[in-house]
Amino acid sequence: MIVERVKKDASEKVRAWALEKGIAEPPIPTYSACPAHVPADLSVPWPMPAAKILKRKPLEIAGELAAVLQSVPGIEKAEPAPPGFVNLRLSQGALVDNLKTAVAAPAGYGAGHAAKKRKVLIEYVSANPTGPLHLASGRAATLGDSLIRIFSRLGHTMWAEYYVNDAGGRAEKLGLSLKARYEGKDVPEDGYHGDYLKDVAAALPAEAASWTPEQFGRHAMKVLLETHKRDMAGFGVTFDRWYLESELYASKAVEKTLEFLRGRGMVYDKEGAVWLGTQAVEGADDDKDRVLVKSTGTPTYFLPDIAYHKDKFDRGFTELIDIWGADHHGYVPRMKAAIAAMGKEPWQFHAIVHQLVHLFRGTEAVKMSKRAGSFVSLKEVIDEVGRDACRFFFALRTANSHMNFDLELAKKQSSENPVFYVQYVHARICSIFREAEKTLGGAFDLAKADGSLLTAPEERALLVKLAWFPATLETCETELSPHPLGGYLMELAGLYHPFYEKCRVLEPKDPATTLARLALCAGVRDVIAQGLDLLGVSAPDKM
RNA sequence: GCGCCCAUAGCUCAAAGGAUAGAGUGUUGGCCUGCGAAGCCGAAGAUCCAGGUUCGAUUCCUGGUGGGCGCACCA
Repeated sequence: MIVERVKKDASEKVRAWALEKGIAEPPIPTYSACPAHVPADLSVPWPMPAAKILKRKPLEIAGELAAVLQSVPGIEKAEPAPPGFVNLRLSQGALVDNLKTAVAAPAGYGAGHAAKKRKVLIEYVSANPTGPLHLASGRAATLGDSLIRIFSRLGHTMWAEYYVNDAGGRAEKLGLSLKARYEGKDVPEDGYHGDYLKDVAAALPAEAASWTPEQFGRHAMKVLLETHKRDMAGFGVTFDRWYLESELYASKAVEKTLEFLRGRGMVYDKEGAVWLGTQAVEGADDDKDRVLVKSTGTPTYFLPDIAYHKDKFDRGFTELIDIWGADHHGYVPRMKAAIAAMGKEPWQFHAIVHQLVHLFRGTEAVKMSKRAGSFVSLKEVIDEVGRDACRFFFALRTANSHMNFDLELAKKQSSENPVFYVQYVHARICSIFREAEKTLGGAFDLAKADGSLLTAPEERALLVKLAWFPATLETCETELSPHPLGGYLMELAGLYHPFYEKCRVLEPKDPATTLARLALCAGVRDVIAQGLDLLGVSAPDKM
C-alpha cells in the first residue's frame, strides 16, 4: 500500500508546512498519477491553490514544498515542475516492498484498509417477473455485483438483494395473457405478447384448465422468477436474498409502515386517499405529494416500497444503495423524501441511476418492450457474446454513459473484446510459470527474489502500476462504480505486453534476474486475477 | 411545457478544475528458427456551438443545438 502511505505522510507534511506559513485552513492535497512525459509517479498540484492564498508564485511554493517532501519515506525524489506541481518519484525499495506484500498475500492486497467500515445493502436488478430479463438488466447486475465484490474486499459489510414485485394488479394481467396462450386465443391488447409465454403455456400442468386468471398469473411469475434466478447465476451474480413484495403484505409491514409514517406526522388524507407530504422534505426536491393509499383503499406501489426500505434499515443496515435504470429516475426524489420521513439521514440512502442500454442491430434500433415482446434477452446476449465479454463490456462504462449496444458488432467482435486483452496477460504468465516449473524444476522461492534487479523502464512501470491497485479500488468506492478498475486492468495489461517483449523472463544463465522477473510476473498475474474476479470475470490459465 | 442524463478519434468508451486529452477497435507501415502473434513497435485521427468564472475548463455556470429518459390514486 505504498501509494496510500506516501499520500498520508505527504499530506501531513504539506499541512504542517501550510500552518507554519500561516494558512489557517490549508486545502487538502490531491494526488494523481503523472502524465506519460513526466518522469515521476505521483503528482501534487497543491502549490497552485496555495499560491492564491499566500499570494506567491506557485512554482516557488512547489520548490519549497519539494524540499520538504523529499524526506517522505518511500520517496526517491521530489521535484517542482511548472506551472506549480510537486512531482514525487517512488523509490525502488518501496516499490519492491510493495510487490512483495502483493505476492505474499494476493487476496489481501488492497483489502480491508478502508478507514471507516460501512454496512451497506445494495438492491439491484429487481426486474418484474413478467418476462425474461433483458439486456439492460445485465448492466445493473454488473454494477451491483461488482460493487458488492469491491466493497467487500475493502472491508465493508455488504448484502445483495433483489426485490420482486409479485403483488399488485400485474399478476392478473399476466395471467390473462398466459390463459389466452394456453387456450390458443389472442393475447389481450394490453397483455404480454412475448413468445416466452407460449413456452410457459406449453409446460402447464393438466389441472391448469380449471385455473383462474390469478392462478395463471401466479404460476407465470413463479416460472419467470426461476428464469431470472438462473440467468443471474449464469451471469455470475448471486443475491443474498430475493425479497418478495408479497412478504411485506403477509407480515403486515405495509400497514405498520403507514402507521409509523402517520405517527411521524408525515401523512395526511385528501380526496379519499392517503398522501405522503414529500414536497415538504428539504433537499428531496419532489414536485408534488405522493399517494400511499388510493381512494379505492388499496396501496400504491410506493407504500410497500417504503415498507421495504424501512425493513432494510430495521434489519441493521446503515446505508442503502438502490440501482435503477434511468426510466425510474423520476422516482428518486420521492424515495429520498420517504427516507427522510422515516427519520433517516440523506447519506443513508443513495440511488445509482444508470442510463439505459440502447440496442441496435447494425444501424437499426431495436425497441425494447416486454409487452410487445420485442426485446433482446440477457441470456441471448450471454450465450452469443459470452459472460466474460459481456460483463467486462458493462464494467468499463460509467453509469451515466448512454451506451449503444450493437448486437451484430458485439457478436462479430466478441473475439476482439478488450476482456481478452487482459485475460491474455494472465494466461501468458501462467504459461511462463508452467515453463519455469519444467526448466527450473520448481526449485524457486519468489520470496527470495532480489527486486533491485527490476530496473528496466518496463519493469519499473509495472511495479508502479501494481502499487496503484489499492488506490483504484478506493476510487471505485468513492465513485460508486467498478469502471475505474476495468480501466486499470486494461492499463496494467497494456504495460505487461511490452515488458514481455523487452525483458525475457526465463534466462537460465541469469537465475537472479529470472527469479526477480518471476516475482514481478506473479504480482501482475495475481492482481489481474483479483481484479477480474472483482468484476465477475474469469482469469483463465490457458486460452 | 417542466425535470434528470448525455454530446470527446471513423466506431465503442476513459479522463477529483491541472502538465503534450488516454485506451480498445477500425485504417495504415513494420515485427514470429528462445518464455503464447488473442502480442509488440511506428503513422494518421477528437473535446457540438456561443458566452462567462478561474492562474488554468473536456470538466464548473448561462444560453443555444442535437439525442435519451421521465413527468399517475401504473408498477
